[in-house]
Amino acid sequence: MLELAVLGLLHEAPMHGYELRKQLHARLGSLRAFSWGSVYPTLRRLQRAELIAERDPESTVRGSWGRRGRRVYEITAEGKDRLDELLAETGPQACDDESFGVHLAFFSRTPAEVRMRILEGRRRRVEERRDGLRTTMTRAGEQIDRYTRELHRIGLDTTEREVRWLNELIDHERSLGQAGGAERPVPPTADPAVEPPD
Amino acid sequence: MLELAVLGLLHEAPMHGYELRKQLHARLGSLRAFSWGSVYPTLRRLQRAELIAERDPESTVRGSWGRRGRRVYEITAEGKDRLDELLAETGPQACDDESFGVHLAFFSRTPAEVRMRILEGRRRRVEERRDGLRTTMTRAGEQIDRYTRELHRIGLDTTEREVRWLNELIDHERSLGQAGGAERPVPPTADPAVEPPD
DNA sequence: GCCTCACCATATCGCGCCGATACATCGCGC
DNA sequence: GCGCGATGTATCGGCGCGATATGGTGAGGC
Repeated sequence: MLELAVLGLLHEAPMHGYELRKQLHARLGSLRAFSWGSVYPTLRRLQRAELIAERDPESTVRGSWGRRGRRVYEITAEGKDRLDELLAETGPQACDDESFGVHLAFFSRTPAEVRMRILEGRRRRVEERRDGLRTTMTRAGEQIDRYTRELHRIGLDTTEREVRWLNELIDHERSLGQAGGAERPVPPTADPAVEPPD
Repeated sequence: MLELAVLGLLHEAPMHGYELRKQLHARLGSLRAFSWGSVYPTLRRLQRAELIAERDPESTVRGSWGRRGRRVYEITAEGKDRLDELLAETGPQACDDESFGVHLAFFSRTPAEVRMRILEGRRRRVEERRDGLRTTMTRAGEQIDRYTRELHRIGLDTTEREVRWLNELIDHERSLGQAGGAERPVPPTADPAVEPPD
């Protein structure tokens, strides 16, 4: 997951670890708050795999800043390939709670058909959970602990809401597919400066 | 986390691993779906720590059932102490997404003041997230990706709902504290037969 | 009678991620 | 000139996940 997130962010601009995590928080809105213990090892892992590379330290630091390390990373060609690969994932691993948010956060770089499949996969997943919750609530509805029932109640409510939300997103996707040439990445309401192509 | 869950369930009745996980699912409603790769190692860990003990296998199996192992565990005296300790946790570790559900699922065994503090801690946590979401949405509201904004929108909605829900629970707790003698564990609506003993 | 399939039941392994922790350095107030 | 908080990088132990292996059991198809 962090692999996708890091690659996605570095594809937009080179960064050092600290900045990267801040951007991550801004994107994911603390729905998914990666910790230091995750990002730095991931950075090293990706670097060893040569999906990202450390920029020449001499060109980056300096100024009045003697700082310590401040290692700035940028994505490599292989990294971009890998990113495309990860973005194209539509399997169950793209639909679970943790991953889905990250995928969505990079949807503007995701091909339209893939977006559709991820959205539908997610919906299916959430519907399953919803149905499971419904049956357990009606079946044993009267026999269980009040707090457990409350837990199920809010869980059911949340899943129902998420299904509706997903339906809206899917409808919107579909209307785009029909109206436009199925080629545009989606109107981002306004995004003048998200992607300076370097 | 699993430690609390396992100890809590075994406190109600002795069980083997498979049954234990099923009960876990029934309680947590797949909000928190522990896998085999978690429960068996946890069982071994707890056994080594002598918080749970394996029942004499000869007394448990048999019948017409030659079955395989079917190792049945039960909680020990130390395990009960540990359970009380875990139940009494009110720190931040009781408030994060994963833990909170588990704590709530065992609320009927939790002392009233502790329940209150966990509920309030959770509310505080969720409020922080909500406020963070609000500021990022209003501040940079127009500059970000449509999908990211959708992500933030539903996140905000969910957190607002959860705060309201928590307020209801807290009010209910408070009314119990005033009305009753602050001593009753909470009316469980009905729970006569949760445990058919094999 | 035999095969397959789903369910019951236990167990292991690698790995991603977290939380705690430890460092150094910069800029700020006092 | 001194502590303090923010910036910045890094490691370590450990929990839980997903994949995977291994079998016993009963039901249903052919």
